[in-house]
Amino acid sequence: MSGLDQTDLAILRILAADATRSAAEIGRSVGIGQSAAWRRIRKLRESGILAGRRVVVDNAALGFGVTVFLGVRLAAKGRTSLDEFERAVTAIPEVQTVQHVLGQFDYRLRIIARDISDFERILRRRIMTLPGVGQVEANVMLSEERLPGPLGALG
Amino acid sequence: MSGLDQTDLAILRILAADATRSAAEIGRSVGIGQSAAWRRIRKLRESGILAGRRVVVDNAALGFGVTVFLGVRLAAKGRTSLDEFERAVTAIPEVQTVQHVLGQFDYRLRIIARDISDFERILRRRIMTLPGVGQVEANVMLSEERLPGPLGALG
DNA sequence: GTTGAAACTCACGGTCC
DNA sequence: GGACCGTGAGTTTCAAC
Repeated sequence: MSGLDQTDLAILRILAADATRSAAEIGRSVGIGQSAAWRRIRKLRESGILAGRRVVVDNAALGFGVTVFLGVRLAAKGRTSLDEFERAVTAIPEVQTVQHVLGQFDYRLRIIARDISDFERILRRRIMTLPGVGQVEANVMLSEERLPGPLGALG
Repeated sequence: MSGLDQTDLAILRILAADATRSAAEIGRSVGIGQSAAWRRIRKLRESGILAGRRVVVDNAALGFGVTVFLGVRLAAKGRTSLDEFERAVTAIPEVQTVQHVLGQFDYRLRIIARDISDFERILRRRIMTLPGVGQVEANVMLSEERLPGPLGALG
């Protein structure tokens, strides 16, 4: 029970699609005034539902054209080995995301490389030398599509 | 060969962490004026490196506390079966990201659910009934950490 | 809950060094 | 490249309904 009405959901959908829209414009789209729209946006921010704004950086435009997803299974699991692995993996600059997961693997990593041979270097020198690394599985990304997600499932 | 200097990289790092910072504020942080900082930001936008602004929506605050990563292998692969699968999977509201990948799986999905039993419903009713689905592997996310990525690897 | 209007800040452009 | 200075637009707050 988040206490959100249809207007709040409509505002969230608009902002999720394009964060540059102004409060006045959003208000017009959902049928309320600029001030009312702004207050709702502030409330969404204060409630933690809107958890910040980020720019989208095009890694390919920066010369990093290869994205690889890596499933990592640790050889030995323990409290210390998880901490140790996380500390070491977050220090690798090519690692963009670290996800601690449950299932066949213990961690999922999103890795950015300039090209495939650059990725091989990262895998051999950086990843395979991490403390406690066991089985590793790689998937090279061809394309990615983001969808509205839960905002589409609500209302 | 992007023609970026240290100041551009510093601006990118600041914006990647928090897109609400103003040009004047950023300029102060990197040692240039408001107008110069703004001109650099516009250039980064025009060159495609800054590819948009997004709000971060906290799914847990919306009542969707479970995130699952799903590797999907298609039973039969062909141009039509890829198109057909993508069309069907993007229509599922709980699917937040669709990644076409190369490797053990053909697709990686990021799925948002209210809880584990909600995820089971999505898996049985929505995912397993998709056209051409073969092997499926799930990983439940415990925690996620985003890192600077390539911005940390440059300069 | 709403509107309307202040005051302030910012984005954006022009101009000159 | 850089700083400096306008202008119009957007944000944020406040008073009133």
